[in-house]
Amino acid sequence: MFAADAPTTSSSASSPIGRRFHTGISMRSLSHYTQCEVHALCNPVDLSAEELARVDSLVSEVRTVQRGASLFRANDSFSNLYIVRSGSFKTVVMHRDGREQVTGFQIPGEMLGLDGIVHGRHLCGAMALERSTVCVVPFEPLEDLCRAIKPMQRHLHKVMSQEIVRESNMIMLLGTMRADQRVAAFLLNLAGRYGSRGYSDTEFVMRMTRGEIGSYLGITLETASRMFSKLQHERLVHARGKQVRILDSDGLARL
Amino acid sequence: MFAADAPTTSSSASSPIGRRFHTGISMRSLSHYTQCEVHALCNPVDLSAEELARVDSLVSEVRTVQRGASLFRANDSFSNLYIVRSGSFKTVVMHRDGREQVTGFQIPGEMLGLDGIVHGRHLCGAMALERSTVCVVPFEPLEDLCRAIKPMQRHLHKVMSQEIVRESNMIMLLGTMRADQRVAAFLLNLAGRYGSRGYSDTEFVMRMTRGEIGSYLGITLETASRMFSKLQHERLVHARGKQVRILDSDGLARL
DNA sequence: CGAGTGCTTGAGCTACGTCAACCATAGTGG
DNA sequence: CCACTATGGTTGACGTAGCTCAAGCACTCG
Repeated sequence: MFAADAPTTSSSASSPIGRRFHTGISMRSLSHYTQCEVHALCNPVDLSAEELARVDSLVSEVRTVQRGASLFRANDSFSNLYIVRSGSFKTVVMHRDGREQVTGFQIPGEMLGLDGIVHGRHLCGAMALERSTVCVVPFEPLEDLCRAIKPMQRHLHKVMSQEIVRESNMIMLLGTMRADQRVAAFLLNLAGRYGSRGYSDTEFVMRMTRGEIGSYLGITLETASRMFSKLQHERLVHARGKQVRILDSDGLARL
Repeated sequence: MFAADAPTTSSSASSPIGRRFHTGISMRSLSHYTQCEVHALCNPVDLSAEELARVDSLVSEVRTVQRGASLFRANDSFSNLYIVRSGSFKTVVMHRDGREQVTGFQIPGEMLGLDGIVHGRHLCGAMALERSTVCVVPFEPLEDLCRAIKPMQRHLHKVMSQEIVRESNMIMLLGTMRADQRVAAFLLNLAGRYGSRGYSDTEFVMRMTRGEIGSYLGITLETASRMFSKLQHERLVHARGKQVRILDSDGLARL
């Protein structure tokens, strides 16, 4: 079950980004207080102190977004990228008939807004699933920086390419997988992303509703719910509401 | 019907890239012979003659790929981007169980290989649907150029963002649309891309098989075939095998 | 001309959607 | 503290869009 298996940024750092416990349960202890900016944009690249400072100074603002509030909406003019510092988001696109589809969920360390670069307008909207904070990265200055610092340029390209890969995986999932496989892939993907960010990769809280999960996975909320029940009966996961524990990740992958 | 509505590159140039007639039928006359390289990479940006020359010199090679042959395969190491000069390609990803899914079709002027940037390996394979030629653009030199020439950098970012948008549209299609809507969207998308490249946007030859179309759209080849028949009965298109004429594009969009 | 490949169409099956009832939890106001 | 409502989740019964399997046709190509 490889679909949607890629975190949105290529920050494969082993040290965590956030300072908040996510589930409150079975967290690795976080030994260092770390500036978010440093990790999200720069961790993957090796920079001099002076270069690091320039990257740091790029982050113009840390913004707080209340639960249910939009960070940006479809058709808003584009000028910033955002990096989730705490909390979580969903991105949604609207069909002309009013139906909307969730196109992604973002957790700390992941990037938002890349879709806006082409036309200078955001094509999806981003809404906070809980009270969240983001680092605001103005795009033009970021481009300037990328012309000056080669590893930074490479990093930005990787982040964008990663997003392309994430979406291909999603296309694969939507094009070929059964409902139970989709839910299993979704859980493994979330687990992997939490894991690589220092949270537990076997137990976490899903901030999104069944409806949002279903929309994301191209199934109805009822089917999503049934699949959670099915996976539970098969002893692959333990799920009560939004709290999930993965019991047999190999089993999930084998579906 | 907005899904998959975006050409892969942001070349919104009104002048055509290729010099070959595509369908042989109802083509606009192509008044200028134009170097492919000039258009595909640079048309959208305003460059000095000297800058243009540097971009031109980037294209190290024009490669010919026979029908059914691979331009690159999944897991090949990544070093070049490619721009289709003539002919057409499909990109495919392989599921671990051996099933493959088509993730895109590329026609002249469109770019291939962006997925390879993240991990330095291609994640999808690219196969020619007919005898085709591509411009080979080595990525590292391209990055160098993008650090030197700001509009070029912006252009590369747009091309990548465009690909992200294209895939989001695909996700929307796969997540929310019925089979007939998918086929309609596919046809309108192809038509638009041919149109913006100077070919006819109402009549063209689909180089891919029903099986490939089905795979791309997340349906079986039988369903794809049935939907072509259905759209034909409804007088929205005229399709005989791979030759298609769009009779009522509004009707297709309204489905 | 025969073989291979792709396309179409039919018949039956099934995974998933739809509709609906019911339960759990959390926030709100008296 | 307890209704009271709103929101989200679960489960069942039933309908259907699209899948599977299968047969036959239409090309292209050696």
